[in-house]
Formats: sequence, C-alpha cells, structure tokens
Amino acid sequence: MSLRAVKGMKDILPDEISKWHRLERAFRECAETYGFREARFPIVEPTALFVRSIGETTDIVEKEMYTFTDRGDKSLTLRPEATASAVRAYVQHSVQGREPVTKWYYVGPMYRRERPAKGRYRQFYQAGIEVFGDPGPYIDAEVIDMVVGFIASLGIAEVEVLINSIGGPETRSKYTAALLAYLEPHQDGFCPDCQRRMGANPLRVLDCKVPRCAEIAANAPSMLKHLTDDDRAHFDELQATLTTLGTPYRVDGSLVRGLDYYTRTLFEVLGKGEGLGAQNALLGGGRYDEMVKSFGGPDTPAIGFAVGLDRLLLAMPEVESESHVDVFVIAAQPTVRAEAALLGRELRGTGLRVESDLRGGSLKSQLRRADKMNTRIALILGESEVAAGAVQVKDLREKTQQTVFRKEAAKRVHEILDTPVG
RNA sequence: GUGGGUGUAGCUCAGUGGUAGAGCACUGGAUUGUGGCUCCGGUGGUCGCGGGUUCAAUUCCCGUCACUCACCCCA
Repeated sequence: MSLRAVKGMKDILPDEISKWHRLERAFRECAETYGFREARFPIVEPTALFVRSIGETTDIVEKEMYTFTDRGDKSLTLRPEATASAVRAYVQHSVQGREPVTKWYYVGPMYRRERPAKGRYRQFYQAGIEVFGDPGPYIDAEVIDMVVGFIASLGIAEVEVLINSIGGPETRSKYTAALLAYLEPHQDGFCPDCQRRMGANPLRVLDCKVPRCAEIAANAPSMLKHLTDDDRAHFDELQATLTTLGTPYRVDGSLVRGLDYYTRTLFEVLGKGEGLGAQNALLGGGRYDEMVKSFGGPDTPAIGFAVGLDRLLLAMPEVESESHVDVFVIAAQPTVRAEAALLGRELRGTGLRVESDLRGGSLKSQLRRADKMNTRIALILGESEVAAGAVQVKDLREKTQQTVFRKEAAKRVHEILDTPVG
C-alpha cells in the first residue's frame, strides 16, 4: 500500500469513535456547567502569531511547526496549540467591549512535527478553555478544580496536580537576573541546548532533563522565594482557595512550561495509570496576563489550559459499547426487499435506528448479522407477512417472537425498548 | 534529532534453507423461513520492499521503508 496516512496522523474508525464521543461530550458538558461557551478558530494561522506568542526559542517554534508558504507568499502554520488563536480572536473582535469576563472553550486537532510515540501524535486533539478579564486568583483555583473534576468524571482516578508560580514581569526580570548570576559560573557544564537557553530563556534551563544540568538546576535559587509581594499574595490565595475547594495539589517550584507566554500561575496534571507510556502529562495550563496587550488589545489578564484528548483516551477505563442499531429489518425472501426497505423507513420516522441487509441473503445469515451487531430486535417480513399486512417482531435478547399488524410494529418495538415514540 | 524492538491472512500470532499454518473474523452447510453454542466445509498471503550468499531464501546477511517503544519535548 503506497498511499498511507501521514506519519504520526491516525484514522479514527467507527469502532473507536464512541469513546471519543463520550470524551468530547463529557468535556462540553463540564465546560458549559461552568459557563463556558464554545468558540472555533481556524486550523491555519499566520506563522507570526505563534512565533510571537509561544516564543522564538521554544522547541515548538524552532523545530515542530508545520509551516508553509501559500500561493500568495504568506507564511502560514498549522496551529500547534489554540491559545494564541483565542487571544487573536479576542483582540480582533474587540470582545472586551461586550462583556467584562469572557469564558471560551474549544475542541480540535493541533499539529506538531515531533517523533511519534505512545500518546504523542503529529495530529493530536486538544480540548481547552480560556478565561479573559479575571485577574484571579480565585478563578485560577476554580479552573483547576473544574478540570480535575472533569478528569475524575471520566473514571481516571490516579492523577497528580502540580502548581507553581513564575510571577509577573517584575518578578521575572528580578529572578532571571538572580538565576543568571547563579548559572554563569556553571555554564561550561551545561548541555548545548542549555548553553543556548541561557541567552534566550534561562528559565528553561531549570526544566532540562540532562543529568548534569538537572543537578546544577536543583541548587538554583528558588523562583518562589523571588516572587514580588503581589505575586506571592496571588499564589498564596490560590493555594488557600484550592484547599477550600478540596482539590489536592502539590507545589513544584521547578514546573516550567515550554511556551514563553505564561505569567504567575502554572499548573499541570499528571496521569499515573497504566497505558499512558511516557507521555503522562494529561493537561497543562496557566495564566498569560501579558498576551492580550502584546497583541494590541487592552491590558487584559487571562488564564487557560489544554487537555490532551489522545492521552485521556488512553487513561480512560474501557466501557462496554452499546449497539448502534435498535432494529434489524429482515426480508425473509428476496422478493420482499422493497417492502422491507419501506418498513425500515417507517420505523426510522419514529426515531428508531434501523439497519437491514438488502443483498438478498438467507434469513439465517440476516439474523446472524443482527446478532453480531448486538441488536435487540429483529423484524421479519416475508411473503406471507406482506400478504397478511403483518410482521414478526423478534426480541433477540428474550428469545420471544410475536406476530403484529404492520402498523403496530413501531409501537411494539418502542414498548420493548422502552423508548418514547418519536 | 538519537537509541532499541517488530514487520508472515482483515486482526492476534506460530513456523521452516526445499515458495506456509493456527485462533479469531468473514462465508456456506448441518436446520424449505429463525441468531447466539456445537460440528463440518470454504474464501483469503508476490511471508514489508530491494539487493547479496545459495542448486534453492519467508527463513541467513546487508540495505531500505514502515510501525512501535524509549530518550527528548509536550497535551
């Protein structure tokens, strides 16, 4: 087979789709319970949108984006995440003029050209929320509490919530200076990446997994000790609120995200169950109070997160899937296939999901198909039934069968299924 | 980008230097128009691709591609 799906991009076939539906429905319901409304953004955006928001020196921008030039010589990029688009849309449509606080959610595919692994694909799916106009910290806690509740509602029990604060611009510049002062004497011991990061974004050195770098980073001055009074108060109040809400969390002073736009609150949820492989970060998020302003909008605080749906799916427990068909209509002889099609249409009109096999096979094979589909009811229509204006209603689970008038068939089926006649 | 593992039927996998097998799935029958269980039969494979060694390669060797896991990165 020479034509295959692009590396790292997968087809989702019907056998898997019910799990996706369940996951997406649960997310929408949860978000809407908290007053969020769905927004949809383009998958393709100007490249500059991501370069400016995510950061020029991040891995995403440096080596993972699907960037191409369109026929008008514009540089476009398949979105690697959705927050930048949300901010762009918020500013572009002057949403701040309509309401003081804006709560949006989104669901959709994102694109990053990484080496595929379990739970990491080049086209992957994220669901996320963004809140504009509330400086926190109470909304921060509520958002974290909401997403933890969402994950729990999926039956994913073992998770760990990490939080941190990297402060605002003032904290950041003071801390960066202190960090550089500490790091510079060790510079020669760093991996090449970190040597580069020191100039571009020293915070990310703290996040390096190379043993030697991690060792040096472990003794670096603590960011949390450098928070300004305001940043400190914000972080303390966040923790107090989480405690009030009963959301378990752990402060991890080394938690740093791979996107440059974050300020103050940062959080991440790790899954611990089997099946996730090494990609155990289920969700990540934080506050980005400077981004709206930097895109030319009003000075607007914001917070959001994105959950990786592919990973949630891996962590979700299996549930038995129900049949996608209520009734299987069977033509006992090939001569009554047109009548069977008509009967099927009558039933669908009452809201039933109806399948049939109109190829003209044996009654036995059609019943076998009904059974394979785990269908509750089979309606059997043969020449004698058509002549009598009747139909056989067979309950495949209870193994009972009765003859009813054809015009009573739909009603009888709904009685057995205990569903309202639509 | 770096390393490891695996490529044989639609799926999960066995196997052999003499061009292939099981289970499941699909399908027909046992039961003129009645499913699930059982029994019997059938369809289905250039053994990933290219090259080398050999009388002979699905098997051994090399290369390549794909998939996968890990590092890394992150959701």
